[in-house]
Amino acid sequence: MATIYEVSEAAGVSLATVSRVMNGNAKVSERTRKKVEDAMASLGYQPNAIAQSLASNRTNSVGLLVSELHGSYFGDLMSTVEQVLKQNGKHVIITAGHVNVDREHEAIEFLKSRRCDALILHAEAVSDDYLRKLVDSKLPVVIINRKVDNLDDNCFVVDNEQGGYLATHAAIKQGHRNIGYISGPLFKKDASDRLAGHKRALAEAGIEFEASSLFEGDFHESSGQEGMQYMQTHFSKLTALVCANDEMASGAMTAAREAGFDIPSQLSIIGFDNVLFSRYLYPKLTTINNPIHAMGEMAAHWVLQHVYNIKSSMAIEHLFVPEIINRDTLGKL
Amino acid sequence: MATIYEVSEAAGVSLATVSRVMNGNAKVSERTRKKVEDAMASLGYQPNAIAQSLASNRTNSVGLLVSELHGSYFGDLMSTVEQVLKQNGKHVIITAGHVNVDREHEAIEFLKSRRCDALILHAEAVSDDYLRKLVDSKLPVVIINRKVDNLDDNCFVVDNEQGGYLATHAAIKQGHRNIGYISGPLFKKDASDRLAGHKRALAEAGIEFEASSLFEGDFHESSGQEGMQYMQTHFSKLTALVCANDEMASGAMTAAREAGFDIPSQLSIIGFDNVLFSRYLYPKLTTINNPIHAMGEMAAHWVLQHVYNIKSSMAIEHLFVPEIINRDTLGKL
DNA sequence: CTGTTAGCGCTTTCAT
DNA sequence: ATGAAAGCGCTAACAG
Repeated sequence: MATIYEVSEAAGVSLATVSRVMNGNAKVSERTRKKVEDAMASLGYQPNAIAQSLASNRTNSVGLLVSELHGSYFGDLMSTVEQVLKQNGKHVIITAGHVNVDREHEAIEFLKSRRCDALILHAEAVSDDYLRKLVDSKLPVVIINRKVDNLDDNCFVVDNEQGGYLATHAAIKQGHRNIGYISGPLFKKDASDRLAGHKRALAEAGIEFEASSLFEGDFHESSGQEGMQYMQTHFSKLTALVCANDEMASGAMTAAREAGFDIPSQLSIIGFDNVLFSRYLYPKLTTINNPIHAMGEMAAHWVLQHVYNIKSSMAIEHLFVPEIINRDTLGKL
Repeated sequence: MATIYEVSEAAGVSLATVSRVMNGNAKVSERTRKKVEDAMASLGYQPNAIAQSLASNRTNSVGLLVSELHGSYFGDLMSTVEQVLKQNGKHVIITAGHVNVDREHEAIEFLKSRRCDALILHAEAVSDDYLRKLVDSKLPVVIINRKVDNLDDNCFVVDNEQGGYLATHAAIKQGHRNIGYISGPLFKKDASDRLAGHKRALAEAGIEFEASSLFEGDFHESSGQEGMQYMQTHFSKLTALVCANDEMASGAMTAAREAGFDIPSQLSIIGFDNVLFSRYLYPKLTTINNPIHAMGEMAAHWVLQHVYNIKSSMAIEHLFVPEIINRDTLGKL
């Protein structure tokens, strides 16, 4: 691997000059630039990013923490962030936290040790205090899908309460009054917010919330199936089932079908997130759009503006509003 | 950010000693080790991975190139690779090539510039020659899902021809003889191999391959729909349709349903890959297992063994055999 | 416009 | 077992 030194020798200039043409900032005469470029080409020179980072204290890479490396939701997030950052010559270092305090902690330490210029975090397990300390440390941090007090400028969230409201409201508008609800793990803020929205829609329509109408799932497909089974024995009067995410909705659909329900004529189902596969389901799932794509884009632009001084026309918004995606699983009662 | 120098001062030892306790290789007396560790703890010292890499010429990170950052297939691959590598203290730098020569090229250059200790590539666009040169450059490289001549030791592939054979063979065993086929882009090796397997199964059963039974898709959902529409006008006698991946199978199912076919009583459909969502489809998709998980695991172990000298009990295999996953979309004729 | 010269934070001989 | 010192490849003042 050729070094900058060999290039400078081959071109008959100093190290500094080679560095200058690489970085294109300072003025270099056309002739010397040409000489250097030729030398680089003939040596197959490729800058050592590690050395550049150490010397410049800049890595041109931003760390991205997601909960999992698979799944539509995170796939969408990773994809979006990488795309806008790469367009601007920045690179993304992705790591997974697996919704586990220690592993999230470790992942963040890893990203810090790689001296990322900024961090984009979808952190579910670490504490608010930890995040506040992180931000205080002067490392630019943006937090996705989680609102942390006193960190409003760094947080990008979807209005989960409103999303939960929209889902149940849509069912009510179709005449449903006995509505089951499969929530996510309620210690998670997004899960409890969505449930709160569900309750608000119920209250607004004068429908009493019955404890037996709620099944607490874990956001995975299987708990959607379990939830549906639960409903049949504990809340069998339901005519509509709203699920706190699409995976659980899919599981519920399977279980419902196995139990002989036709969807939506005998049972309506509504999901949340609008992940890619929700439109492949049969019937196509009616769901709430979770603008993860928009949030990822926004997070990336925030970093571009705040860290790299790359201005874009995009105005920074922190709260994203969900909307209902009407497809085929919600029917009139 | 504290440096090793500050730690050495606080502990009253030399830089070298601090380095030794960090790396735990050379002998350090219990007392000095303790002093150093205390100093580290009280300073909140965190090694600078960039500097370590520059000095040691080792980054402890392996580069992973995938085609896309979203989708079940790549999600599975990224997840698996990251998991086994992280278990061994190595980190993964993920980047996307988008099935485009220039972008794959650029992505690989990026990984090289970050001085990854090894590369795991799911490269679809770059040439065989390019890959051979890469391997010749002494950078440890493993290639997933692509067989390159003279690089057998570095390639991990599934037997696509056999997979294609299995799918069609299964349909034939159920009595089907008019079998449509939606292929992937035929310039891709995996797509043409799968088609070859299809033809072999046909030939073995004495069924002539009709050109009109083939629709060349692009592996995306929409081309599955288009393929199904094509079949209705050009190969309407089909009773079974085999698709070269699950996304296209899903699209075909949607189109078939819209055209009024019941699956599988009126039309059987078989997919390929067995991605996660294939079991969420209704009816659940009969498909061919693509052992991407096993391949990712194997690739990671190869790196562990060859690059980091971490031996594992896992024997290195290069060819993976697919198998049929019987679910609900293939019916008897 | 170009060259000289310190480092960046750490590893790694080579001594002791 | 520990320390001194020479880099790793590059950037960034500072001169000129």
